[in-house]
Amino acid sequence: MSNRKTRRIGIRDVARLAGVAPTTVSRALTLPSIVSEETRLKIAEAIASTGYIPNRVAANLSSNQTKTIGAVIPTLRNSIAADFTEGMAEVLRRAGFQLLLGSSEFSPEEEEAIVVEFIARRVDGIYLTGSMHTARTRELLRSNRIPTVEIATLPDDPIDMASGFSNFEAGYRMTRMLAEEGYRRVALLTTFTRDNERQSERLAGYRVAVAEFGLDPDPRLFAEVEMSLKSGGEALAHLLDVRPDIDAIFCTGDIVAAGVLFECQRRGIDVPRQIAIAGFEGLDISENVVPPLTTVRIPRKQIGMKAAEMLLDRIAGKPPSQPKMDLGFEIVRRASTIRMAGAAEDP
Amino acid sequence: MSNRKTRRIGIRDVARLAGVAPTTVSRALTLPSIVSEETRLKIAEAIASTGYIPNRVAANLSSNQTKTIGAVIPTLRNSIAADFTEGMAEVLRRAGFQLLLGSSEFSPEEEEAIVVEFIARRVDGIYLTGSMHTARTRELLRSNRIPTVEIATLPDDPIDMASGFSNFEAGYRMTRMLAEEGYRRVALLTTFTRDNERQSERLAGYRVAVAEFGLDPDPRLFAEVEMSLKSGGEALAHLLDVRPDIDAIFCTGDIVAAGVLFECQRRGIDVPRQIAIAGFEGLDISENVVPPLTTVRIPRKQIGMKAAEMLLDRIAGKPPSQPKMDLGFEIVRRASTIRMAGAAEDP
DNA sequence: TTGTAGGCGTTATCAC
DNA sequence: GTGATAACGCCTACAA
Repeated sequence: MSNRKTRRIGIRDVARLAGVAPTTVSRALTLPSIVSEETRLKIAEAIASTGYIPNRVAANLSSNQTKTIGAVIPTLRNSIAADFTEGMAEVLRRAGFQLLLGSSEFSPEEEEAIVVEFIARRVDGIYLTGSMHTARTRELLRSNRIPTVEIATLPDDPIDMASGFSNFEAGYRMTRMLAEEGYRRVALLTTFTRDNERQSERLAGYRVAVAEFGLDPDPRLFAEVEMSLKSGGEALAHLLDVRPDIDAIFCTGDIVAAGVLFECQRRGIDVPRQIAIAGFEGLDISENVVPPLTTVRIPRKQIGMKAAEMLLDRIAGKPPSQPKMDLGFEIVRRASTIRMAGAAEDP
Repeated sequence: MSNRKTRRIGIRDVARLAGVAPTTVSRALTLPSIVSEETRLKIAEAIASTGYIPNRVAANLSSNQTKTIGAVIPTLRNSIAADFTEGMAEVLRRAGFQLLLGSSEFSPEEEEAIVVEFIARRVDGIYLTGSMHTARTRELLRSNRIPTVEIATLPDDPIDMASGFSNFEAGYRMTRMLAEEGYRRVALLTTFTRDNERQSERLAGYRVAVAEFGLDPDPRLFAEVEMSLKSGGEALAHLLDVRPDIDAIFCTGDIVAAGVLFECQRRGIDVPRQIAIAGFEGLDISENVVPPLTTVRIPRKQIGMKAAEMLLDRIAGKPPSQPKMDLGFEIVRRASTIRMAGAAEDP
């Protein structure tokens, strides 16, 4: 069996050296309190002198748990997934869990393949971004009773649990705020909405507000772009071609919003005087650019931490107090959308 | 012996259903070519009808390999680690490997703890950021003969392999370029250099160039800051307090450089006329801000991909052609450091 | 508090 | 091309 070259030190070697049974060594490692001071010491010594590192693969097989969470994220590039994951990893690490990471590149089929692989590796829990999954992914997770948390979203029918906020509400509220501020021709830039309910719900919220507050409903005011600075700039150029009279742009991603702002700087367009800009996510960049950008701040790290806690609780057998945790969001008004007092006096 | 509730479908169940031995099922799954068409079909059917998902934990134990790479990165926040990891993950996934992720928060001790955990989980290879590790980390990796790659750096004495570029050279070359452009009082902003040889080597390169080209050696021109937009702005404020006459700032991170630029915009300081700014990394932001930032472009994704390839080769038993892969870097000159033609004519 | 026995689900080995 | 058998290294149950 196996490519054994020089056999590694195993638990029985340590046991022999310490003059105890393997079981005792195992116990000294997992529940030190139930082992006598004396034997604990002998074992510690034996471990130190051999440099023994337990084989978790064997432990996992035997105990039927891996202390591992599998996380599927869309991408690490220009992505707030990094922040969610950071919060997640922090809580997990404290609990002695490890993180297995897979990126789906926004494809539910890729996601499914990763989930299958995670199940094969018997992860104790799974973390998915969003609520767009294949039917088989849902089926697999449910029938295998794998603790699962969906993040950045609050699905009507979660697979198991969710940690997020209402993307619809956030899209609606930001648009309403812009309407109340007096903007009438509010363009919307989302990233691709296909297979991405976070984006499409923000769009839905925008549309409801547009109708409700009598904003310009011209479909040319809406476009889908990549999540990048560059595509924000290009989108602005295009918008100005078809509707040079827009007075505000709402981007459902701060990176795109910043790209729009930079293009305005390049063209000498005054923000917010000529065009107001609003972003989404509450990234550092939104508050550091000039002028700072109005945005929707979402508690990214907390969402990740909460997701981890829910997973850990469920793994420990405690049902979550709420299967859907709404961590909320906050509209942050900054200079990029504030109507100047003197604006009306302009010629 | 496991919390068995309803026993999962196992390889023996599939075997029984297909009327073959477990061994044959295993073979059909790993080396289909050596199984007859006919039995392969029967097995496929049995798998489909049972929804069997192999238990990789058991497979790992038996075969003594996990098809897993453990990656230790400093942080996911404002970090190019995300780009390295992205390239890494792409290659790994194609080869059927999974990624176990741990963040050290820039602490070698944390890194060591994560490495121990990775070894316990019997990862097939390990990926470390940088070359600052504890003695025990090096010892552990070497004595256990674990394929290891250090990234973003080219250590004199790599643990095993490395994929990166010369940080010293890059720091030197950028400073030289600024000197040649005519700047004389060139400030340097690094992030914390303790336990971070990437940063300290860039600093060393800067110092050599400062001496060589007779730039102002005032130590007040150097500061260490956090990798954030905000701290870039704050650092500029401080620099202007102590040395209002600086004519260029070299930041060993584009995020910090952008933070400096935004602060200049806030203060009405003309870039590059009054102060030139150079960054490092070649992030998107460097080419999208106004004016675009001169920077050191490093092939982030390629470094990650190369690291994965080296690891995979070594795991397959092929020694690498070169243990240290230098992927190079490129000085990208942009408007933020270009001396205006008319500058000398100013009053 | 400690030890014994058996099994976790797969793959490697060696026959057939 | 296929099957029987023995590991892989640990943990759980139960006994002492």
